[in-house]
Amino acid sequence: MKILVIEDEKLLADSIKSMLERKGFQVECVYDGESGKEYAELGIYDLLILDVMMPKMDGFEVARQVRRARCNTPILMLTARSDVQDRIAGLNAGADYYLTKPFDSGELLASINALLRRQGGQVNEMVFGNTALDLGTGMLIHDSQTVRLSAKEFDVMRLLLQAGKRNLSKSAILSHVWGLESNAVENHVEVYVAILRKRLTSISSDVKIVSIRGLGYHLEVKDS
Amino acid sequence: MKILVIEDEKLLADSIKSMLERKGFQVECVYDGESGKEYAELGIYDLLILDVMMPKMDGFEVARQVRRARCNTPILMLTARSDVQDRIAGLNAGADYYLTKPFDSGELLASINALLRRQGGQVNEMVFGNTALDLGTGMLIHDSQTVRLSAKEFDVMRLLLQAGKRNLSKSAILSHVWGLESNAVENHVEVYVAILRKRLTSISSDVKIVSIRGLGYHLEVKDS
DNA sequence: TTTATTTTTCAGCTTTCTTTCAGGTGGGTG
DNA sequence: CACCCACCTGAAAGAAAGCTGAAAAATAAA
Repeated sequence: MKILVIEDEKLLADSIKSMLERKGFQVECVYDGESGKEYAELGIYDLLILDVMMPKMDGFEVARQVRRARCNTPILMLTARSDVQDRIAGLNAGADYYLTKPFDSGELLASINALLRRQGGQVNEMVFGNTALDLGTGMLIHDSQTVRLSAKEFDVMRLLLQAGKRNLSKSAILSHVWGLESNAVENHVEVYVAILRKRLTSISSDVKIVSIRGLGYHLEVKDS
Repeated sequence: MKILVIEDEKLLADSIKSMLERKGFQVECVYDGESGKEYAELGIYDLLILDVMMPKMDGFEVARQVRRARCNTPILMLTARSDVQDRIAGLNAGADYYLTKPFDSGELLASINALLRRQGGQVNEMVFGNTALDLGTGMLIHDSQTVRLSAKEFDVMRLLLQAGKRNLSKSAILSHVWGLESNAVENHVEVYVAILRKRLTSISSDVKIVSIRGLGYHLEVKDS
């Protein structure tokens, strides 16, 4: 999740950056409107945080130009003035949210989440080791390497991730994935575990599915 | 454009209603949280305006329940208290925007426009990749190449554009385009997706409709 | 009414996923 | 050491899901 901060007060920009980075966002800062617009129009960001008062080009103008360039990235505007006209102007210029300085960092975070949620940005994923399972798309992810899982593969993987280091018996997997009254046999689980192991290797994940004879499966991180 | 106002102060509710109606919106009011939730979950509104302090069920709870019911209608929250914790709670409960009473009617309008704009509401064009859908004429546009879409084609395309990179299940498309109690089947969606793919190719668009078995469809930009 | 356009239906086809099966591997116990 | 049993795995058959072209039905336009 990439965020661009356009703010001429370096101190504030950097504190926003470090706050957001602690929350797991990737953040870049630029310190004037003109270069802000250039960066924003690349269209690679999921959110713009935009100060109103800036040298060269103010926030309203940046927003207008970014929108005119058909860039739909959500914009959160920051202003020192708490003037209503100001807020209206910002929203009409293309902003999606408005915060008045000084703002509470919790509120900034909540607004960001609200904006990203609406974008469909809210990623819902389960993580183990260096690997994640995206619950929206059914993709297994390690850095830039990804594989798409089929429905059954996904179900089994999700159960394993849910259990994590805790042991999961084959019959538990069977009843959760195939249902109680199916005629599925334990070999089904074995087959899917084998497939998932290949998938994990194919994205060079450090997660391995360990089996314990007679007990079941659990996840571990490979020590290398 | 239909808006639902959930607000127990009848006087305020009605003044909002008449103000918005003057601007061309269709507005309905309900005066307590519980029935507000019922109405909202119908999913037929383009925006909810939601008061926090209400009898029976407060605004936070309404928002939470509406979201839990998988209803994505944008929510604009109103509160008398200007407490930061309050705003954060609102946003986390699922609200998209927050206004403190008393608010300026111009600001209300600007926020509504900002929210609807993002929904694809009052803009006349939706864009993805190098391609746009003109909501006024129903034309699919790539530079100078255009095709006119039929009504159903248009509806499906608009939904896909709204979701963008997000996945959209066949049943979701079915219920939005054909309605819940139609006897339409999933093959209808498949047929229209096929038609739209041809349309996209015919104007040499770089947008492709990707299907994920068992999940649904989403848009991607062809990498070439 | 006639004609054109849009929407629905349907059947066959392709692709992908799931299940089945047979043979292989290897740890643990007697 | 030999045997059993649990587990692994590759390949192939079977079953779904999705695609598509064409025709029928419905709707709108002339």
